[in-house]
Amino acid sequence: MVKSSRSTTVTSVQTCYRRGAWSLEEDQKLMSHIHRHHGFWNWVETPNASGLLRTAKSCRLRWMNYLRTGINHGNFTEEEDETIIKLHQQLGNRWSTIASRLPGRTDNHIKNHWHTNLKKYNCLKNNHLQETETDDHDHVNIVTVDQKNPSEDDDLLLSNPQKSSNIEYGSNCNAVWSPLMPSQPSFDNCISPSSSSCDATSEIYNNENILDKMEGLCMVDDYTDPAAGFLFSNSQWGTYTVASYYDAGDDLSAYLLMQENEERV
DNA sequence: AACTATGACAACCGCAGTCGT
DNA sequence: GACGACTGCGGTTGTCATAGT
Repeated sequence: MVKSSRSTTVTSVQTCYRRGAWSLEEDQKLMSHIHRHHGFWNWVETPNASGLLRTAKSCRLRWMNYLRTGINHGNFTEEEDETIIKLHQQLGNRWSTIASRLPGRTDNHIKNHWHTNLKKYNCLKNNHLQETETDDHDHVNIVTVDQKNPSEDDDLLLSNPQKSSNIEYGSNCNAVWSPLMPSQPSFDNCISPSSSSCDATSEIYNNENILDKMEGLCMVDDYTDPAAGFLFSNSQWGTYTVASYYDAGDDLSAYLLMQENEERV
């Protein structure tokens, strides 16, 4: 009953209200109204009292997310990103609670930022952490080869390497960053087909110098969605060189040559 | 230059919780 | 306790800007 009553109230007069983006004039009306009342306001009365053709909810939302003093409209800093990720792991999608820990940021800003920037990064990071914690690499198929002491199997594969051209077009190795990676990966100097560009992808796979390009402190997962992208940054991660592939249907193993003085991934 | 895809963000909607009657 | 009004929250959609083709 509450719901129907409420929705009736809204819809019965909905056609009178303006929708969409707020104009500068509307912003000024709302701000001057709230300032006139020294910050004390009643959202139901606000539209009429301020001469706005907006719903009370719309006025409140505009004020809380945009016009309110102290709102930080700047880019999120790395520290803020880390805080959001950490709090999200603890609290889940409780955006208002997360926002209360980040002065100047609203729940809506954080929510948008999460969905557009942090979600994908966090998923990949979690996948890796899960694998690290369980030490279950069954599906990872990563093989590192100690050049000084290769096993018999290593010798066999390395003596019969499958070149990159054997990787079917559009397939991809999913690079998962190592624990040694900085908290926020730098995407500078990365080879990345994440734009879903066919050309970018094929450029990597068809490049004869692929072995030179595919360097990085990384793990190579099953090949997955090309959109996952390669995330190699030679300047920060580079320690491994892909020596060969073993491509068996859905299974893609990569042999990595371990350079001297480097720990295994 | 025109068109399309994608990302970023503002705004909307429905629901749940709270409070007063 | 039931009801209605209102507020706040989280999910979703719409819109605009920019990059890519």
